[in-house]
Amino acid sequence: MSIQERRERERAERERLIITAARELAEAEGWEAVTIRRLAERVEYSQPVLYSHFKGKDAIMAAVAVEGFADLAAELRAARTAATDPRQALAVVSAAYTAFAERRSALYDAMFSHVVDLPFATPEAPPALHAAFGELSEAIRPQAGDDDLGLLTEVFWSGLHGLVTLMRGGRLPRADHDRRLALLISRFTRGSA
Amino acid sequence: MSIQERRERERAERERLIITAARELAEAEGWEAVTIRRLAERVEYSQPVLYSHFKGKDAIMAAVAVEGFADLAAELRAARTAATDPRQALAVVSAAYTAFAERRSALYDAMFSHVVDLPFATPEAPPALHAAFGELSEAIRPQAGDDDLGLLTEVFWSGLHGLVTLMRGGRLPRADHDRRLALLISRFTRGSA
DNA sequence: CTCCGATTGCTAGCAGTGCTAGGAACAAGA
DNA sequence: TCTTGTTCCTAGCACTGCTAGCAATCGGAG
Repeated sequence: MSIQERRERERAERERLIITAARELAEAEGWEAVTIRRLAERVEYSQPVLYSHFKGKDAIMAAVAVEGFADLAAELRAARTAATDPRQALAVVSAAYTAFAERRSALYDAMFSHVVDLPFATPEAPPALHAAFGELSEAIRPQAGDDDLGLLTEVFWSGLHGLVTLMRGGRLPRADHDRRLALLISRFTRGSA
Repeated sequence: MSIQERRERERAERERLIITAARELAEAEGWEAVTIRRLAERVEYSQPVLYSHFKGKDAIMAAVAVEGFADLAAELRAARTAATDPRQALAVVSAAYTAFAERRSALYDAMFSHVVDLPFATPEAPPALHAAFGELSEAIRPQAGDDDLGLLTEVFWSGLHGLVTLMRGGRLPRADHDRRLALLISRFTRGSA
């Protein structure tokens, strides 16, 4: 029993090593620089070993993404619980979201732009994803009024996502980001609170 | 003179042929299926010929994108001018935008997700891009109130872009799209008009 | 302590990618 | 007719994701 347990533990460790290496490499040089060969070299194993852990490169990105959801949820939660009134809570949570997307852009891409074979708007989605979504929901709940909260969260989330992706893609000038964010929030807080 | 003119004309024709082939192939099988080899085979020239027209694959995608902006601007304009009142105009323009992104998803990706070396929020941006942005601006102008129109357009555009990209990436359930769109519009029309 | 069998991880390779160097063939002007 | 310049192709480089098949290692049985 103990031997097999040790092997499984080592295997799990190595899996984490791969995921961490992928994330670090992606954050340093972007996802196009993350190749199986470079990852294998980095964790000091041959390429086929990586394929015994993950079905392919997409699966590695998905694993990195799942880690990212936990990070995002934590940062959103910290922002929300530090706020005093609901209006400010929405502002700081939104700021935390866009800051996360900017600061950890490769991670954000893995979560929201690249991988597709990850369940999202279903109960099978990773718990961390539900947690992050829940933080957004709580932040915007006071502004819901008669609107469906889940739907409103999705729409506001879309707004944040659109802002950061268009800005990061060079479609929107970076300078006006704060003004745009404030404008988005003002349109979602009118006539409530 | 005439010989050189003929050559330039033929060259321009061939360039259009390449762009069209790239767009058709992308719309049929997605951009990852568009390779220089397949394009070369399709236009019945060798690969280096394509490189004499475009610096690389990204440049081909950029050319396809520029074509796409013209199409999008035309569809938005048709929707806006067909509307009767401002409130409905914003609704039909928004619907036209998301329908375009859905129906011509590969083209939309080239325009808003992939290429970066294309100027956007500057005067050097392609005229068709300004035209499309202007249509959105006109549609939302009646809802601007005291807000800066350009900034508001960018924010509303971000909302639309977020909705379609998250939905197309499987992050939002397709079924509720119309309700989400209506909700977005309602948040941008309160207290005006 | 020895030997067998299964697991592990390697080398080598396939088919494909974007892109380019070099030369052949053709067309235009002297 | 010969030279010059352009056009375009063949062949190849360095790389990608991924896999087949073999060598070595290690755990358990006798």
